[in-house]
Amino acid sequence: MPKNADEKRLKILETAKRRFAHYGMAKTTMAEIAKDLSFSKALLYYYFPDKNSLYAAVLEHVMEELEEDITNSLKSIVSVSESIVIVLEKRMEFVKKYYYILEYTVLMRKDLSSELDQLLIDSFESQKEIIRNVFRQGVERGELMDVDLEEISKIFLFSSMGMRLVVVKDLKSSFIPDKEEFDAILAMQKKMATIFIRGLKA
Amino acid sequence: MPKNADEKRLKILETAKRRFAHYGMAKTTMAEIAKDLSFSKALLYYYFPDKNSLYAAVLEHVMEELEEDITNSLKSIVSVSESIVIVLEKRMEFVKKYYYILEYTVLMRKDLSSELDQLLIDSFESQKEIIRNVFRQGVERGELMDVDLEEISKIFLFSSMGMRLVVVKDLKSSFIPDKEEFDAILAMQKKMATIFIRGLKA
DNA sequence: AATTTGAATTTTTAAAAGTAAAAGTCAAAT
DNA sequence: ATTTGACTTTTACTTTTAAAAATTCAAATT
Repeated sequence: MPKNADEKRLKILETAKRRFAHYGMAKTTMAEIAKDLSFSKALLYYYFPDKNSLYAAVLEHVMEELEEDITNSLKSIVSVSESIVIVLEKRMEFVKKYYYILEYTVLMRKDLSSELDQLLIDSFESQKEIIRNVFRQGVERGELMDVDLEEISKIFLFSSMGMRLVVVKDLKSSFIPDKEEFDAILAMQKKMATIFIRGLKA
Repeated sequence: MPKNADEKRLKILETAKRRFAHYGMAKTTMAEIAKDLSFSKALLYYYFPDKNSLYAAVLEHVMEELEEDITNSLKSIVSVSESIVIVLEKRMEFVKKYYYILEYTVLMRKDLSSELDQLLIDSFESQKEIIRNVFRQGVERGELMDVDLEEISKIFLFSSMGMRLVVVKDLKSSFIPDKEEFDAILAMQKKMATIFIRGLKA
């Protein structure tokens, strides 16, 4: 019964996600995940080759969820400004919800397996792709001037992600930043986006 | 003879600067600095209370040099774009030259003494002040629209500094990034500045 | 009195060794 | 094909120890 097997795999994924999101990779043990599910530890290894792969699967899952969510929300939107605001807000919403999985992983990038590192790179590319599409539509609609879309979306992404890093860099405690900080960054990102987009107007 | 004493203090400062810029704070010992100067180690402590203060003095010295250099170069410039380009180029020039002292210190901020941390904050404020002046003149000249200067200069600074961090974050080796990387960042910063400033045009 | 130093002391850092916890494996059971 | 308990291997955390570096200071020099 492959269906049952797939279900079990998903259960493990979800339980692991909850643990990882709350405690981070380092502070979550395979034994704990197994206990949450009343599975044996060895069973986790039947479905996932190792802890790193499980974490990678969770990360991938979350990133897909984010991308889907954004893509969905953008369907009904037409202007570039509105679209970008959606992207920024959704991204921040996910960063808040899955802080340890998303942002903390980025910050810890230096000591990540190449598998995870590649996932982060893919995620970055996917975000850039979304931004590029928004800008492309803006250009096609005549709302924005004709620009190098690849370059512009990269610059925009670097700027907005970077703002976050300037603030978060004093990662003294590895604790989750508070709501005020998230909100302050989001406000800055939006303001920056407004000016940036105005600077691209046809 | 206070003049002689001040000279000696300066000599120490300069020698320490060379060592710190090349090897960083951790890999520079007081004994090495003393040996470079053919002074006794104890003499360093006659002029500076401890290693941290010496490092702080060096950092302050470099930051003053940068500010002075920028302020000087801006005297003859009139347009906002040109001014911002000067600021970005000068900043990058100094970052390259004093990598360990400037950027590496920022990256290591988490484990810095409060004295050094305060210096970094001051430096950030000073940079913001310079940017704000550029924008203010642009507004006064009617080149830019009327904006909240404090907010806008902060956002600009966060964006441009942030771009740097997005790239540098994979600080795997604590080695100095190569010229190509510095140049790529500078190019992005300039492009971003161009769009940003266009977005602020009256 | 202000400078300067050699030698002594204290503090940090780094390597080694041991230990406990967690990751990962596997033969046997369902 | 799944699942597990028991077992082995790795990794992460102390503790210990030695060396290196920071810092102090009494005495010497200018």
